[in-house]
Amino acid sequence: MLGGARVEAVVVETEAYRGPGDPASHAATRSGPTARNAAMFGPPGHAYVYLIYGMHWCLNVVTGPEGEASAVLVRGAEPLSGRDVMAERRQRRRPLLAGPGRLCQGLGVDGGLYGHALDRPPLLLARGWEVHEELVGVSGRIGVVAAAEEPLRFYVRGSPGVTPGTPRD
DNA sequence: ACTCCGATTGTT
DNA sequence: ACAATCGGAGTA
Repeated sequence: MLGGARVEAVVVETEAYRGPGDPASHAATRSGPTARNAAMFGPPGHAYVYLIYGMHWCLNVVTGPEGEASAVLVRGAEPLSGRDVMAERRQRRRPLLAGPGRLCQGLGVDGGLYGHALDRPPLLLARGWEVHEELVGVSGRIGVVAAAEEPLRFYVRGSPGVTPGTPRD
């Protein structure tokens, strides 16, 4: 019942992960595809979901052509509808969708969506709207050790949907 | 078989 | 500042 509730949100923070050449990517390996990162090597538009720290799910969108293993981590969003459902899933904690783990919890995303095609229910990804360039913040990726300085994180400046602690600049 | 630790979050 | 919590990846 709660799992079938329809909720909507607008993505306001992402991080790019490139193929095997990116040392911070889960696809950066000497032995090729594994059971965990297999979805990254698949066709674009599908979900790559993984469990971090044994407790939080993270949602990625596979972006590159098949075999390239590039993906985008969805790090934050602003609720558009169904805030009550999100709040229930989040056990009344805030923020609701700011941060990759919180976003998955609020949207009900888990390992069951591994490899899911994002052009159909139960999880749909659609084009949003233009964001003026001056409102787009760029920074290094959060929580990664390798290539931490690479400007591969993008977010909407001042949005409540971005990871807490992000500078307003 | 065994060890280490992470694309995080919440509490002290 | 620190604990929670566990499967994947690397080593043997």
